[in-house]
Amino acid sequence: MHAWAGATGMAVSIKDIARAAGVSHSTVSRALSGSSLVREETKERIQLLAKEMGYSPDAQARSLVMGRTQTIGVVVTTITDPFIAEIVESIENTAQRRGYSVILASSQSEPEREIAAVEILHSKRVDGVIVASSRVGAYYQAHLERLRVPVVLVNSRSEQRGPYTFSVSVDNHHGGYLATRHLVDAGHRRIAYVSGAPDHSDDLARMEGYRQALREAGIDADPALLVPGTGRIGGGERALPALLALSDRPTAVFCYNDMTAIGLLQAARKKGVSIPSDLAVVGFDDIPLASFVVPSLSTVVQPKRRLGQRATEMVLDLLLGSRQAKGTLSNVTMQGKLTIRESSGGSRAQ
Amino acid sequence: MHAWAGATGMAVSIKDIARAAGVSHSTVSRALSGSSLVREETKERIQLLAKEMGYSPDAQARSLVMGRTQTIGVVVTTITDPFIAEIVESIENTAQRRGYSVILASSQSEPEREIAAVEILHSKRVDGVIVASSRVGAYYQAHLERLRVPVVLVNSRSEQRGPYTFSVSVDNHHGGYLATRHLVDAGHRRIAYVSGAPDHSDDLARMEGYRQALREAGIDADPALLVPGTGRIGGGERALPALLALSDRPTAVFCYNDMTAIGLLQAARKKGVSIPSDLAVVGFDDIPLASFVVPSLSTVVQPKRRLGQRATEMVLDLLLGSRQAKGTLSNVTMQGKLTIRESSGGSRAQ
DNA sequence: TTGTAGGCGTTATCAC
DNA sequence: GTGATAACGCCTACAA
Repeated sequence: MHAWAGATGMAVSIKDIARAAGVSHSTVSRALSGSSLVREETKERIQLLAKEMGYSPDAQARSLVMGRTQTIGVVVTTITDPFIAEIVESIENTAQRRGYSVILASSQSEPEREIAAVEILHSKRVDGVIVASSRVGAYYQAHLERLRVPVVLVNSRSEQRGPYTFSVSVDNHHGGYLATRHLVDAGHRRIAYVSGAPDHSDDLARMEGYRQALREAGIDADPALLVPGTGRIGGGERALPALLALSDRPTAVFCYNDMTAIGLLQAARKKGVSIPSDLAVVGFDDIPLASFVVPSLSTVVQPKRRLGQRATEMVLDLLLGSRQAKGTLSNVTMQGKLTIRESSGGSRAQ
Repeated sequence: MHAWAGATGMAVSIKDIARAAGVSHSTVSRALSGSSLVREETKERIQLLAKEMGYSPDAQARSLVMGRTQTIGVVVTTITDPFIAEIVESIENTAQRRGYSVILASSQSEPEREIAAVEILHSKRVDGVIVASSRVGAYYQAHLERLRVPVVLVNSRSEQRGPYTFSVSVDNHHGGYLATRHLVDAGHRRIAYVSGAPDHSDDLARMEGYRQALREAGIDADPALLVPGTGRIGGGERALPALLALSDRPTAVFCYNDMTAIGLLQAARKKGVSIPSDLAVVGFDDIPLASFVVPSLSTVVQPKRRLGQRATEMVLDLLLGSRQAKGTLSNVTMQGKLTIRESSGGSRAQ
């Protein structure tokens, strides 16, 4: 059986050092924080002693008096989603760089766990919260606001934006436009859209971008070319037969996201539909899988790292009351860019 | 400009409730912790009041007196690795279930960041630490031990195991055996092994399993069939030509991990080498990519969720001084299992 | 059953 | 320059 020191247990404290150095604990505190109100000599002596004794300041105690924990909470549906993982990585990196730690909570999209997570983060007195969850319900949102700390949503849609909630997300409209425009430029006229989860604002925005690209090219939007998906692989798999069943088949398809596109690719392989010659495919997100799949997937790249970084900076700026962070910047949107790979390679207009 | 409450700032405290209820703060404390030393009536009154006032206990303050933070630190190289992501997800889940929070720190494998992370976790007074990093250097390890809290390594090799360090990992030897045995059973006699990073103990164990399977089948291990890799995709890409250059070509290959195997698959596609008919391929890990790649990859499945869960339970058991956790259980190893997909499909012995 | 007092490890405000 | 002393929010003897 080991004798763990215990979290706050037997660690050496400022008082221990004071005793060893023959000074008061306040002098030690000052010396360790580099205050100029301590004689240079004693300061050095104390600092050396602290190192020797293996002193590590107790962040709990410090937070208690300082009123800040130097910690931000990150709530995600699942860290298993490579898309979210990259955002979280980026959040953790920039937080770390600015001296903040990250408490991670995954909700699995279960409402009880969402609010439980918020409860915990509240108790831990995080200085701010970043939420990466596709949809943020009103109840969830209300709980977040009650924290009274800055909350930033990343690529999430809140059903009801409140005064304490900010967000950063990709420009879905622009992304949808880019993808479709690319297909138009390649000579396609019959371009389908496979949507994501129903009544999702991201989905609507991407579709709106798709529509605009068609409009600019003078192509009539045929409602028959809009087929429903789920945002997951199965949705793409089921979308293919739906497309093939159309009397006037499309020659290209833009999918709500990469998983949808990959599902479609798999179905195509089984049915013997050749990509891109029979059907050009473009996705959205640029998950790692996109470049490994065969044929590799053209897609709209989300600036995941920048999304995470920006969200973190936003929380910290809000925290420190920076001028920038006020009012107007409540919703930042970033541009994605198109990456052309094999699934839409080659031009139609030879 | 918003007026954030601040982490520990303006929150309602036990004293506020006491004042509102006309009792002392200790009574409130007792009532809220469900103590039986409070009259049922006042207890209920206080609990109601607390809810109304939006009270949330300050975990910092509580930790300070209790000596435990109900928090564990998780250090990873990168959360971007899907393998690690799944382990972390599992850690977070089981920790959450047992009332613990998770502080996440990613080190990017940079030594300074590794020790910086440990420093932070120490300051935050985490109750335990889980490390998921391929190799744990002696210096890093020394820092970990200094925490004097339970440390559990997941699928990591420590250069120098100390009294405060425990580990849970997959049975690499068994996995290597399973993979190779499968190829042997399919009729292969010339089976190559593409290794991972040099002098990595996991690698050696997997290769040892490979050797045993060959031995049992009465096949001489030809050193020419051992080709070096890197554990990453490039290593697999470079391994293929090396295999093809051999005078007596192998008909099957077992790769240190999936990324290596996938690199090999990609190279094969470019060279026109047909998988599995020209060369059967088996990987290790079962990363998500493995089932999406074409042809899909046969592999040894690591029980990622169980690894994470077990590691967490180990930390918590050690913390609570459970009998199980003592001495002998310092290194738990779990069995993986083989999943056969297309890359090794079909039998050679018809 | 309830209140009072002390302390957890810091920082901060006074005096000296 | 330095040392008492008082917070921060909570728990827990010890008293009443």
